[in-house]
Amino acid sequence: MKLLAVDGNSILNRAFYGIRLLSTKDGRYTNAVYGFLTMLLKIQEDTNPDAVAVAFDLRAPTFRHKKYEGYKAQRKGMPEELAQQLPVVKELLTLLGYNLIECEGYEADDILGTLANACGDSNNECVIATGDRDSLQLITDKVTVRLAATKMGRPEATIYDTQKILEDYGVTPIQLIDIKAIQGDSSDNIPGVPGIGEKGAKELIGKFGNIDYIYENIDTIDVKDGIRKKLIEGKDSAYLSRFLGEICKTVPIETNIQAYHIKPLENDKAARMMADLELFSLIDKFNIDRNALPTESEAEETKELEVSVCSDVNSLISKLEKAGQAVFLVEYEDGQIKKFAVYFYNSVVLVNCSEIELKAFFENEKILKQTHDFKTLIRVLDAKGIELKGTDFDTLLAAYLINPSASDYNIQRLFEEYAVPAVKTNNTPDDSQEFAQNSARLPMLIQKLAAKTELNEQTKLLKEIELPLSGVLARMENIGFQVNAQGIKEYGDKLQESLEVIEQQIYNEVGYIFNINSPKQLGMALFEKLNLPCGKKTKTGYSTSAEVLEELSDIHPVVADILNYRAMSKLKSTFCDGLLKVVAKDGRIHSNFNQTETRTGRISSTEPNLQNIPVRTEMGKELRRFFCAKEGCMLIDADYSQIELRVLAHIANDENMIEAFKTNQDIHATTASQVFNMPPTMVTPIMRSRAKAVNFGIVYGIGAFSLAKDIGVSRKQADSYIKAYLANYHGINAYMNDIVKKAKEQGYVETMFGRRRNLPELASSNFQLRSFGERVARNMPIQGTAADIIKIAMVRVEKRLKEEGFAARLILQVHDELIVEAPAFEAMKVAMILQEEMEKAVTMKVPIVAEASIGATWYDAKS
DNA sequence: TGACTCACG
DNA sequence: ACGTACGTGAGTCAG
Repeated sequence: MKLLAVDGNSILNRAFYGIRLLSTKDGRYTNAVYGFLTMLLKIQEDTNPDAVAVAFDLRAPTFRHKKYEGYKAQRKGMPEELAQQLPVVKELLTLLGYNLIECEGYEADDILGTLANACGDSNNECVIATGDRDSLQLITDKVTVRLAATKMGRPEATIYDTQKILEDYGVTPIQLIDIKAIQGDSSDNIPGVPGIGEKGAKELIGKFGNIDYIYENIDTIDVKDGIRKKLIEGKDSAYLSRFLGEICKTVPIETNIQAYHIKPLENDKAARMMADLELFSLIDKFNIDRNALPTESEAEETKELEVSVCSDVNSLISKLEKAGQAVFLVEYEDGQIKKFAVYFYNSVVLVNCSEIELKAFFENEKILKQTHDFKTLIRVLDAKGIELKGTDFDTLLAAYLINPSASDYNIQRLFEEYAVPAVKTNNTPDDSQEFAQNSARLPMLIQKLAAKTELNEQTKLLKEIELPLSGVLARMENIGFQVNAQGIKEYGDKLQESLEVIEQQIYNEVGYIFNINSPKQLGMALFEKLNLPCGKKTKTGYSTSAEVLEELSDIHPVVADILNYRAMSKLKSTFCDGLLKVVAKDGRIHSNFNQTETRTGRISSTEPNLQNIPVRTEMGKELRRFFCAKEGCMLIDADYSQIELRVLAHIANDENMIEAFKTNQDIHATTASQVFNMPPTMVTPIMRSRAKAVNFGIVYGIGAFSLAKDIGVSRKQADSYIKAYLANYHGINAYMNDIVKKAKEQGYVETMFGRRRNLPELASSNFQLRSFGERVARNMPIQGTAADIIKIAMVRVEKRLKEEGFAARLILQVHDELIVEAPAFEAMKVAMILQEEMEKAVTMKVPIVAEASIGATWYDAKS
């Protein structure tokens, strides 16, 4: 016999926070209900239990049983949106035939503990499903824990047994209680032994087994004296913590597993309740007969879908070619296509072929292809020398253009967001059911997204910029950027040496040893031990940011050392160590360029981020010497000059600024002469740099306070600069007012090319939030248009290089900068092409200027 | 996991 | 009177 024991509160919690708020038409929240039941079903499918018990907390008004006053008292109550779903879940579970267990004064994990214990005694198996690691202590040979988590909005579970605990924690499950007794747990208000944390606790229990042994032999055990002292002082606390942390196994409940067999479901009631909650997909998932439902909801009934399997590519291709179109979905594993399904005439064809067999399909440009996420597919195909042709629609990119603020564009979420009804599949292989269903739902998602894209007038943006760009990015990722790993290693070692010296010096100057990387400990050292004046405070304590420290560098010599330490430690850990970790076997770094991440339309770079490699300090810039062209090649680096200000001049149609760019003036100097009202020849470097800060501020949506802080003048001064600026650039002044007004009217802002960002913040009654919305309204069209422009340039550069037969390849984009790797003999021509395509990417009221230079390393190629 | 800090445009 | 500039990603600490 196998019992599934579910921690109802914990799973409900996971479901609630893992799934975005859903509600019925009349506003009742259902996301936790939906999530809970789908998770439960999944768990049942995976574990196939004979009986199921679902436990819930039931806290008595007064603690009769549990432990000491104040225990868990600080734990926050659940939010209203979740609380109202709790009774609904309980009711539905009952209708579905599940056994609920609640016991006054006990929490769900105590009930689980009791059940698990009972299973062990009666030689039955028990699977615990929970999201709470506390239950791991219950694991035995008979008891496993299925720990639920939500990743990317989709449920994911880890199975823990004795072996897994040993691997993860290095102890037996029962010893977890003793680890916690020492470590404590702030969320449960368990104190532990003060001063000993996770690492120390694990080590102690791993070495000595339990706290009883430790305290019986406290004088003789082999530990550092500091630890021994902490242990002695924390003895009472440790034992109290162990008592608090140990799950109770004697809750007065039925312990005969037979009692928890699932009862027959109350079909009609369950059907009506789920229909009332508008959770129609659950009706089918739980095999509930819909006959009880009123006829109008029959429209919601899901249609059954034909699924077939095919391994004859040629016949498939000829069918698709006749159709002129293919809607398909791909799943990958280790950089290979694992599953491939095409939707065809109201049926799904699971195609059983390798990439190479499918080559003829992918390279057939007469078949217009529609899918979710071309970039990943292009990467896989490109690696095998296959060129994807006929790309027509990408739901990932379309969904991003419609709303770039979403946190993810997972296809399941899109189905929900765009109300694509679920489908049922017949005789589908088990492991492909969801995949087949997704493929079947894709056409309707495409249709809805295409209609919305058209309505938003974003079709050109999608098909002429984003879609071609996804190919460019895929190839950039595959090509990568060659690095001199040995060089980075040696540079890192040098940093390490200096770091150790300076570290000692800091300890000497402060007078004791502490962790310089800990802002908290550093704050103590500077502001309490050395009594330096603390400038700013953060929520959690003193601020130790560079900004604050720079103020103090004259007062105490240690401050300069700390700033130095910080700079070097950043270089060492983020850049040297970080980059070395991701150098591929081919000696190159293959960053990931995310096309659907930013709210302004920029691309982002991760694993590693190649868009924030140091350049502002000489020491940091050295790193760029290790980014190099491969043997026989050169790097060509081209960047736009003042692209955002040029875009601003154009969008705002500001005569003054347009004139300045047309006559190729130094824009910051010109601004200075206007703001300070004096001839250009009288502008000093300080005035120019202040004007430069004003120009930046304008682009960001400006505030006098921040400007003052940035350039170190009084707020009044800063305010007068802004006033003078706007008085001179009246086009910009008008734009800044108009765009906010327009944004409030239409609820969004957009770029020159129709990229849009919704701004619900503008309707907020919260001043802070609304002000933020206003700044974003001013900034996004500028930053976003600049992003559009370089994207256009990227597509054109790649196309041109290919058409003209160059071996040169784009390898990196850094917002206003493109880097190409090319055989040395191509370098001059490529530099010309880069500059030309970047400058010609768009025609505006001001010239767009780009400058290219050539070098063997990134350092050298940067003009 | 969130807060802090800091690298870039 | 509010709180104090736009957009990112990564490493580290600590609860």
